[in-house]
Amino acid sequence: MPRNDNIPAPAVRRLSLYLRQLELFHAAEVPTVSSKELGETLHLSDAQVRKDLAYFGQFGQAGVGYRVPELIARVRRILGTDRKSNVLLVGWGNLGRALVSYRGFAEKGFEVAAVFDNDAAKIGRTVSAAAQLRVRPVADMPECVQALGIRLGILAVPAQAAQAVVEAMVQAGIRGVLNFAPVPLHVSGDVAISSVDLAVHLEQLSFQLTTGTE
Amino acid sequence: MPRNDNIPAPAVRRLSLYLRQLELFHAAEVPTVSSKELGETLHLSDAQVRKDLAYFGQFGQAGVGYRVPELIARVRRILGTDRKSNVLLVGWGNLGRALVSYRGFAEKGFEVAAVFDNDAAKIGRTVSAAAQLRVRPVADMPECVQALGIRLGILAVPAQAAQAVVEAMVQAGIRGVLNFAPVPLHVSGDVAISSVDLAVHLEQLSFQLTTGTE
DNA sequence: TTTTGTGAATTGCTTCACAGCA
DNA sequence: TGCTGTGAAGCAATTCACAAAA
Repeated sequence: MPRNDNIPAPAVRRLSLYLRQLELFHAAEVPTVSSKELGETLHLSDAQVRKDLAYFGQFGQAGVGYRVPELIARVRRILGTDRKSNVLLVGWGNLGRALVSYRGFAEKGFEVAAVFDNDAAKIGRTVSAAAQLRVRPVADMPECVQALGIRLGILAVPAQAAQAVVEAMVQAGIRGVLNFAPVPLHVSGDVAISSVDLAVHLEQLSFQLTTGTE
Repeated sequence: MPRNDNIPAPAVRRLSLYLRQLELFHAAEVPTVSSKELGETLHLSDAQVRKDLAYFGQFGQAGVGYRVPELIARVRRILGTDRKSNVLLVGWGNLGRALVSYRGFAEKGFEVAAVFDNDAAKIGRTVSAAAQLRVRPVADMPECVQALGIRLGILAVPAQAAQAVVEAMVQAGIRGVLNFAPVPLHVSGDVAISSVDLAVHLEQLSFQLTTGTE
């Protein structure tokens, strides 16, 4: 079994992009791809693709390339998305609502199975009639995490509430948090945090405009 | 004038985080910060902070640190967010609606000044009564970009439409695109693209759970 | 032939450690 | 003394280039 750790973080990030592209190739019924083809669609060198994949195992066939369906299955396994999993969302605001109805999560096997908010006006509101999902108070989180086997949570609350809420999430047993609040979060123990600051991305584009755009 | 180029990309990304943190310090009326203090809140070393800032100029005072309001002004200048700017959004779906009402953009000086979609059922719908903003057809984009001096665009359309729409954006004169569609975009010329794939971020967290969580 | 997997070389980023300034 | 700015050192990631496999 190929071992993790001392795998470069950039390689892990790219692994998700390889999977996404492989799924596009698969939809187009392409049976095999070479590292060169895969790299070109993602603006990466063939050597980069091969080196990255080699961190996780030996998937290719010399002279042929990588068999698309097989590599998809293997990469999903590595990323832990070969099975469906339940996730929760905290923050039933504009962004939270959009994220619950975002189809991309379900396509990757992530089901938003519980929604929390601490605004009394929102608690009890119907999130999805089909899934019989309603907004629940944050106090219900520990029980819910346990009952539904939830490990990942999405945090979409206002900045000033984020630190307190993430602590409640960790307390409830959440092991990984996707944070949309524009503040750095501090957590104890081995909980993974991934932060997405939407405004920061625009800011980075703005910077690239001021210099010779790369 | 300190020169750009050969500034490491990671340093530019962190510059946005420094600014965000400096704004928090400023709100708390902290007059000066040292590289050590700034680094600690962001889990970075003091040397990293100093080296990063030094790529852009000499902002600190030996023995004192960095004066918060001054450094904020300087960093905004560098990032090009010292003035308000108009941006446009294409894709009036769930995500698009959430992004228009997202306050974080306005706080950084980005005003969503035009919204486009090609769904006939959506064209003409009111986006914001206050701003007298309505959904317009994509064909109106070139005229609108010109009239409002728009340089940045947010792309929130379904994956299969993304490539065609980004080409229309570039054609209309857009110079930087924040892309939420889970596909790689290919553009001609010196147009900056920043892609955010929400599902990929969850996938990365999932991976961290399978290994010894870092 | 084509294309992988991988050591070796190279490039780039981060950390170290300290001179210089307030 | 406290802290910045920065060359030098160390480490990490990418690219090169080629032996081996189909």
